[in-house]
Parts: sequence; structure tokens; C-alpha cells
Amino acid sequence: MIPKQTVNMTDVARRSGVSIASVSRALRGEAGVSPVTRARILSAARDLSYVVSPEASRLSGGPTGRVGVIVPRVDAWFYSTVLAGVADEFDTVGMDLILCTLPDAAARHRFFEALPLRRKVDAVVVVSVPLSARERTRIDQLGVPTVFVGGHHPGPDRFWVGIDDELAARQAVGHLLRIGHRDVAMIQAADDTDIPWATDQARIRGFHRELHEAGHRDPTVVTVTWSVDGGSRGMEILLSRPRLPSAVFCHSDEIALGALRTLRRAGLAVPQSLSIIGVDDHPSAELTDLTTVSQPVREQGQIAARAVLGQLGSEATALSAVTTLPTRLVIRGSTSPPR
Amino acid sequence: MIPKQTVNMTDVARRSGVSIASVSRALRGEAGVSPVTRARILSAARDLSYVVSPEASRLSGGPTGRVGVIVPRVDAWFYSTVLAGVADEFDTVGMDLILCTLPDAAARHRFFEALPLRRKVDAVVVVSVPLSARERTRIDQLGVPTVFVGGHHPGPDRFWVGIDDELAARQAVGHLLRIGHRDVAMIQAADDTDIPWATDQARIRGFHRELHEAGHRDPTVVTVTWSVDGGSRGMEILLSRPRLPSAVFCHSDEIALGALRTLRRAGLAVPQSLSIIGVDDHPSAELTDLTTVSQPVREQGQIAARAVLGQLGSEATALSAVTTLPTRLVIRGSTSPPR
DNA sequence: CTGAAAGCGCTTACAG
DNA sequence: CTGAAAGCGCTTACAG
Repeated sequence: MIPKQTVNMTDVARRSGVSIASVSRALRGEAGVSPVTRARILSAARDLSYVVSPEASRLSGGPTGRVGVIVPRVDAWFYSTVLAGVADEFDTVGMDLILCTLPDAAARHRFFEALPLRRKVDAVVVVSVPLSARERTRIDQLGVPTVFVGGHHPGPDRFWVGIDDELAARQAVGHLLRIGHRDVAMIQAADDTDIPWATDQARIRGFHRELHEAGHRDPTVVTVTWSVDGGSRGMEILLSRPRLPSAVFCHSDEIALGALRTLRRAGLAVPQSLSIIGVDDHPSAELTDLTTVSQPVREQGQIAARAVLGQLGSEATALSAVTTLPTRLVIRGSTSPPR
Repeated sequence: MIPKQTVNMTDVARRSGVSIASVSRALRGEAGVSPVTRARILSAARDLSYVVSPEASRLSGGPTGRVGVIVPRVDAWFYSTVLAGVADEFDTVGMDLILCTLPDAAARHRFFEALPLRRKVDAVVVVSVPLSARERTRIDQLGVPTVFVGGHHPGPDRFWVGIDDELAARQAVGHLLRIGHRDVAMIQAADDTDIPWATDQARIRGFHRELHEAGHRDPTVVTVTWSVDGGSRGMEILLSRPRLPSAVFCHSDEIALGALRTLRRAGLAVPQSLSIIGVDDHPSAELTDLTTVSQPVREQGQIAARAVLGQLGSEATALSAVTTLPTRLVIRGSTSPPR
């Protein structure tokens, strides 16, 4: 066993010739410490490279200095990028990030019932997960500020950041219509969970409304699971139909990538045989020359982190409760006018 | 049913008619509590849905129940996948994961000097980061067990899990030689940091040795930065040379993806004009039909997590200090015999 | 086997 | 502005 460091507040107090009460106040930037004393204390703390014991601080009623971040999973582009944004912001203020993943239904159930974050964090960031009423109640029982990224709006007085998914879908479909497509199908993704994802519903709604307003009724829609393989199968289904649409709006870039794979294997050239468009601007979209609607992802994490810090008073900025970030059409080589 | 915020050990002690000392012992499964008393205490704790305060527990000498995981960044496939493996294992035993990213040199310096993990974790997992002597010393000063994933072997008595990068490179180059290529170039990646990454050196070494043993000398090598754009530029450089190799071994799949992009834009068909092979089996490799050498990534995280738990005594398994996972050639459409 | 008591390292009224 | 003192909720010798 390597001996552990034992610099504590008493050491700093001794070195600066004051009581630990003053050290505590000075270190937390609290009022009521003379500038001279404060400077002396801060310098002593630096010399000893002192860090407060989060345990003791917390036990005495202080904050934990930790925020829990809940993501469905971390090994997926969207979530890991949001997480990077959150981590960045927390890093600059020295806030620790406790990562919670909900890989499957069992883990999810365990998480919300056991509430392992209890007494451990000052705030929580929930990324994308659509919460059941029960789960929302449980999160509330943590008794700390909560910020949501994407998914359902959590209601009044709650911080939310995300994009307008309906608009994103409309931007994609609008582009197809604008370049002349009249027969646009959609490969839509559905999650197998009971609680529908707001994002999914909004994108589907955007697709239908945009077409409807342009006078197109009853578009072809196939539903698959949200994954590259799902997109692949979606395109297989479309190819098995008697008539091919001239363009396909894919629920997401992952779906589109799967669709492209199927088309490549079937020997059908894109966009000559078929135009394909996705949503997200996944890194692979650029690599595969996929036209898409991009959303700022890392920034969603950063804004969520700032909202947390704002609510914890570590930052003075007053952020609005709801932040909707803009999406942008990115035209690449997978779309062209129908021939 | 709804747990009060303030159930503490005293409540459990009162309800079961014993002292808090006995509650503490019973709850931690310590010897020295009669079966009857223990049962009564456990039942009372369940009734009150009591959870031990981690802060108080830690402050009294118990473990923190937290492990720090250090990754260069989280928004990259390899790191996020390792992280997912770690998170999975920790989740099952209720260990909390504190995520630490080192996005740039400044953050890195700050991290190792301030050592924000001090007093906060029971162990540390270091993913891929090649450590300077100073940084290694600082990590040691945390005074907790440390496990390394990938990169340099940390020396005797230290836990390490990773792959044999030299062998992986040989598997890739060996495949090119086996199908008849005699003019194999490499696009190699170099990091801009001062400390060389063991992974990079090993892959370069594997490339040269495999060719050398087959009697091929002085292969063409271009060096770029480790990124898709780097790979793209690497291929541009090769295309600007008077003579094209018949196959290119790419340092990683990311490099290969960039190379493929350049070839596509240049209108050169793969593998007809040129065979391309990478290393890693990045998800995009499958999408772009890239031949590569796959490595188990999530599993590296899982093994690292288990090594941590083993050292903390939470698990009885005796893991060997060094675990080298196998890599595997995955033949797809980007390689074919030269014509 | 069981309990009273002394901490662990802080924060925060409460006095000066 | 500053300090002495009472906790916060546990664990762990130390006694019975």
C-alpha cells in the first residue's frame, strides 16, 4: 500500500495562522474574510496543493462537487459527443462527472429503483432518455436540479436543450421536394421501449406534414429498428416493393448508412437510382457523401453543463429554461433531382 | 414506499433495537453479529429502504465506491467503446465511475498537477494515454491501484490489457503479401505530442518487419496526423508520386477511411486500382467495405474493470497482470490480388 | 456478541 | 472579520 496524502484543512489553517473556519470560508470564496487573510490562506493552500475532502464537505452540508450524467449508452456517436461537451464544461470549473449508463431494461430498472446517485451529486443531466412518470418521480426524489438534453420537454421550470426535430425532418424532406422529387418514402425507426422517444415522433411528424403541405398524400413508410442494420433492412423492404420511390428520407444518418449499404450491395447507384437523405450529420455521413441535416451535438452538452452550473450558482449567467439549437441542411452527393 | 431523504443508520438502529455499531457491522457483512440480530437489522434496513451515506462511510475510513477513468477524449469510437465496457462492469457491482477527459495539453497539464481525483476514488483506469515520468509519478501519488488499457506496458506488478499492435500490423500486411502484392506502401499516423504512443510504434514496426521478412525493402511510407483528414492527405501524397503502390496499409481504419475518400474523389476504384487495408474494425469499416484487422475493444474495458475490482477485493478472481487480447483479419471488399 | 465513544474533515450557526 | 464548538453519518478500536 502506498501511503496516502493527508493534507487537510487543519494543515492549511496552521500554515496560514488562522482557524479552519476561516480557511473554509476563504476557499469557498465566501464573504467575511479580509483580503489579506484570504490571500494568505489561498497561497498556503496552493503551497500544500490542498484539495478539500469532498466527503467531509458534503457531510457538513456542502455540495458534493459532482454531477451525474445519465446516457442510454456511451458507445454511440450522439451520446459520446454530448458527453464530451458536458465533460469539457465541467472540467474547466473542476466539477466531477459521474457517468451513468442504462445499457438495457434491467439496468434501467435497477437504476431508477435503487437510485444509486442518491446523496452523491449536486445535479443531474439526463440525455435523451424518455422518462416514465415513475422514473421522473424517482429523479425528482434525488432532490437536486435536473437538466434535460433532447427528448421530451420536461415541462415548465425545467431546463431543456435540444433541436427542433420536426423542423429538421422538414428541412430534409423540403430539400427533396425542392429538387423535384414527388415520390418520397421514409424509413422510420422505432425503439422497442414502451415510452416513445419525442425525437422519433417529431421527425415522423415533420416528414408527413412537409409532404402534406406540398400536396403529397399517403407516402410509403417502412418501420425498422434504430440501427445501421435496421436501415439496411428498411431499404431491402423498399427494394422488394413493385415500385421504387425516387427519394428516401431516412429517420437518421445511421438508418441512411444502412440503406446505402443495401443499395451498394444491390448494385444500385446513388443518387442516380435513388436519392438518400438522413438527419444528424454523423461523422460517417461525410465519409459516405451523405446529404443530411446537421445538428450541433457537442454544443448541446456544453449548454446543458452551463445550465447545471447556473442553477448551482457556480455561474452567474441566467440561461433560459428552454434552448432550441438550429439545424442546417448539408447537401452532399447522395441527393440529386430525379431523372 | 417513497424513501425519506433522511433515513440514516440511527433510524435503522432504533427500528431494530440495537446500536449503530451493530448496524454498521451487519450491513457490511462483517463477522461478530449474531444471525438473529443480523436478520433483524437487514430487515429493518430493507423496510426503511436505507442506503449508507457514502460520504460518512468514506470519512470514517471506508472506500469511496468510486473509480476514476481517464481517457484522452470520449467522443471517439475507441475510447467510448472501452468506456462502455468499463461502465458495464462497474454498473453490476454498484461502483461509481468518475469520467476524466484530457481534451488538450492544457487540460492534461492541469489534471496531472492538480490531481483532482485525489481522495475521491478507490482506483484509477488509464486508457491509452502515454504517460511521462512526471505524470506516472503523479498518478502513483493518488495512492490507489491503477490499471492500464492499451499503450505502453506500465512495468511489472501493474495491470495492463490491450492487443499486440505489432502482430495486428503483421496480420494486415501479411494478407496483402499473401494475395500477391509486392509493392505495399504505408500511410502512418503520428501524434503531435512529445511522448510517442506505443501503439503507433508497434504498428509501424510490424509493417516493416513483415515486409522485410518477405524480402521487400524500403517500402514507401508517408506520415500524417491521426485523423480521417490525415488519411485523406496521406493518399493525396501517394497519388502525387510518379508510381502508385499496388496496396496501402493504413495505420488505422480512420486513416483508411480518409484514404478511401480521396480515392473516391479522384475517381479511382477500390480495390481495382489499389487495395486498402486498415486496423481496428471501426464501425465505419463495415459500412465502407474496408478490409481490416479487428480488435476487441469493449472487452478491453471490461477486463480493465474486472482487474480493478479484483485489486479492490470486491471480486475473488485472480487476473494476470498482463492480458493481451487476440486480433483477427477481417477480409472485406477493399482488398484483392493486384492485376 | 454488543455498545459507548472517539474520531474522519469539513460547514455553519453562534459568539466575540 | 475571526474563532470555538457543534454537528454531518458513518467506522473502528476499546470495553464489557
